Amino acid sequence: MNSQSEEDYLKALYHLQTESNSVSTNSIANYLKMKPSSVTDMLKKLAEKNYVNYQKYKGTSLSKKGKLVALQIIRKHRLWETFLVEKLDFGWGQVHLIAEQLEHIKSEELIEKLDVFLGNPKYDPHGDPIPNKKGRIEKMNQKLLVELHQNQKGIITGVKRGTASLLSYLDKENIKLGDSVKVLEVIEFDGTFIVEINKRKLTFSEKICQNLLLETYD
Amino acid sequence: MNSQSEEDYLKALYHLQTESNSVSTNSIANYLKMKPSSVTDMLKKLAEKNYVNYQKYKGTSLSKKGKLVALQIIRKHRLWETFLVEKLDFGWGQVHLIAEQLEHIKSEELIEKLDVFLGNPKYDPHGDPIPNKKGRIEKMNQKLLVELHQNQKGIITGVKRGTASLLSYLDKENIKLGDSVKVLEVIEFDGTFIVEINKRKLTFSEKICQNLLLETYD
DNA sequence: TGGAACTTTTAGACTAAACTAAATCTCTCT
DNA sequence: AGAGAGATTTAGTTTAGTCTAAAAGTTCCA
Repeated sequence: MNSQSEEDYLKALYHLQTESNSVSTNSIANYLKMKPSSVTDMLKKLAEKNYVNYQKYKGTSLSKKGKLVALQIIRKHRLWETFLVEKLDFGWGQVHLIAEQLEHIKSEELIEKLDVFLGNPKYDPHGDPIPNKKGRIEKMNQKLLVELHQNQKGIITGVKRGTASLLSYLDKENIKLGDSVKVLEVIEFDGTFIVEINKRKLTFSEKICQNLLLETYD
Repeated sequence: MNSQSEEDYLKALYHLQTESNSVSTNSIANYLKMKPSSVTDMLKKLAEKNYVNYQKYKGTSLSKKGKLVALQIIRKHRLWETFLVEKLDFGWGQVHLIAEQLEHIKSEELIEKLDVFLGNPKYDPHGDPIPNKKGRIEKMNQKLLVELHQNQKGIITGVKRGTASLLSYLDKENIKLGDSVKVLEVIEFDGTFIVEINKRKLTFSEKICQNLLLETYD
């Protein structure tokens, strides 16, 4: 079992590591708002447990094992965020801090049942993909609604960052993540889209279309 | 903000304290599976913060302030337990340990929204009352179904401890906490009850009646 | 009423995870 | 090449919460 702190470091590593190159001690310290010396200590400990490849002065990268743990925490984080937004009606600014706490709750079964309860969502409300139990992230094919053309279909996966009010608008219209959308018509003049969702015909302004994320199947 | 450990001690105090008499250091140690010396240390700290009345060698009791904090943790615990059983379909043995973790999540708003989401339940699935936001516990008038007589009514609040399978039976029959029950008839011969729930007529064996908790209004 | 048995507290030590300050390493630029 | 800047590590300290061992207090009964 890993401590909360260890989990935070692994998650930070995951978010900071682009492709296969390694991450500097300073950048981790900066990301986690800690002193570099504290980071060094923890990296040694994580290296000891084979979660990271750490070489003095040379940077750090996640091992396979560490990456899997990181992905499982991210899975929990995103499932809880989905729960908070979808079921408890939270806005966005708020969910991150709470999910940051919830992601450390220890129980395999809890997270599997939560997943089922939420309908096995593939994306969280920000449109970020939710890794599966084994840490696999499905290759996603996400587009903004504005990028679709007539007769294309997609599934609503989220909205762009910082557009909380769009989410509440959707909520008011009874539109949820996972709903199917078909583009019936695009009005060239003002960029308005006429779409069909749940057998209802709806009109979306250009601005909405620029912020609504869909998963498309080509 | 209180630490997880502080919260555990306050909760223990609440559970151990019968009426107004004080609790011994040893009994707390025993309850929390810790050494008495550790308990003494923490009690001093809690006394410093005015959560408890502590006198060397004389026992400890919760202050008004400490009791309120304890009740708020118990509120969280019971709401989460309700969530786990009602929404995530957990059995009983499992929920306590998970709720023990969830009860320490810090967010007023989370717990209020959870309360709303669950329909402001007054009892958790064990039939224990859920304190309100201000720490008030409604005086309860709980009885077992077997104690009711013809034409009496009640609201299902839970089942007795250790009868998880009854909960799943109720679930299968589509009966939920909060449903109204009216006793239509009691068969003297075998103690069977004929009741009405949700406009449906149902027959409950004596054993069921001995384990089903109701809130009655006389 | 005095001492054995039990309870409780004190004193001192340990661990995890943070910190500060100082030492060491690496990199780059002239 | 080497000197300075910046990154990183080391060494030593701190805090919360636990522990063990020993000292001190309380209770109760012969």
